[in-house]
Amino acid sequence: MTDTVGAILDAAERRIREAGYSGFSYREIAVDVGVKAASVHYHFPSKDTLAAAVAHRYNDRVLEAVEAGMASGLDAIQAWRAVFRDALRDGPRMCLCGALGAASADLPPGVMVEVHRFFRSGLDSLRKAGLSEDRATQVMAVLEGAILMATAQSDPEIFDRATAALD
Amino acid sequence: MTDTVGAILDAAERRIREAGYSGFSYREIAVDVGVKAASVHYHFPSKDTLAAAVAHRYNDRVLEAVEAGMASGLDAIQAWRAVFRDALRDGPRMCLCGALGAASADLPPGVMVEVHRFFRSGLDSLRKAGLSEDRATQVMAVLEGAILMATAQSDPEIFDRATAALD
DNA sequence: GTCTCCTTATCTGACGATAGGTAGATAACG
DNA sequence: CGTTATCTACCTATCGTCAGATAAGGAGAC
Repeated sequence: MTDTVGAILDAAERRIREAGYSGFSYREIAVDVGVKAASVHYHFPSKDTLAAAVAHRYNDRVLEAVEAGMASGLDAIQAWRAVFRDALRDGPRMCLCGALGAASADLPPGVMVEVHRFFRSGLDSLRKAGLSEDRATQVMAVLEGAILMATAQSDPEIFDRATAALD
Repeated sequence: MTDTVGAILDAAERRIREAGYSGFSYREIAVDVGVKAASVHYHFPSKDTLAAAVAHRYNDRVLEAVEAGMASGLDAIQAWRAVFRDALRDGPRMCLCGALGAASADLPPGVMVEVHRFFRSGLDSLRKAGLSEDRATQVMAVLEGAILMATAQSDPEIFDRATAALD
């Protein structure tokens, strides 16, 4: 993976988490990275392939971070909570798949696939840790809603209050 | 309020709940309503005034519905849950202010004000019913996350599972 | 060594489509 | 006559996308 490719993915991820799928453009990404828009198209031919690549990398990274948390002693709920909380460290930004899924009507199919994969594997991870399906769904909903409210109001403490009872 | 104005607000609300602020356009609204885009501009001069009007009406209507639910015997949590659940009756669509807040970086200030008002008055409503601040925030987060997940996966039962433990 | 050939990564410059928004005319109505 | 509501026609900006040029560098052939 070239430097440029990684920088494009980073910039796109940040923009999507702040403004959703239709809230970012090739030209913005190009400015962020310091190349021209055509160069972004060279690496990612279309907007949906770029967004799908961003979501794919995001899904893998989140799952890895959760497993790392559990390997270091946290239970599954604490590990998921920590990963979501860390995402708020560098500014008020949504969960990527939450930001995409909230505007699902204008998502291309290839992006939707990755969004579904995120939620499916998230619930699987919690169920594998012993939670019931209802409880796993509730935990994931609290986390998504908490990061949404914290983002919308630019106040990370809202996340802490919403998830305090998860411990 | 003219028929046209109401129809514009209805169409805009539906589109925003499906695709967010940057996922709807004057031309789409005009087609939905059956007028020309310039006529929509006559009633709502700019996109942010239209979106702010939609959000304002939404906020008032949701609060009214919650109070009606409480007047007919539901406790505050049950009333809020019922209002969110009803919003999923006619298709997989987000909470309007959830859809707007999830992409808050490209929201004009006037729209952001209404989003903030929604969450503030929602938490107030729950706190006035006796919930602690933490608990009120948690309940609202579950509801927002539940409707987000149900929308993203086009499955209203996800909402039911996520909120089953609220009863 | 160096001369060709292909690939990689970037650029310039444009395409058609669509965005939000405006000006000015028209028709209906009190 | 003035107000209200709608229209047609247009503006400028930006969108995603593409074609074609350019420069750098490695791979083989001589």
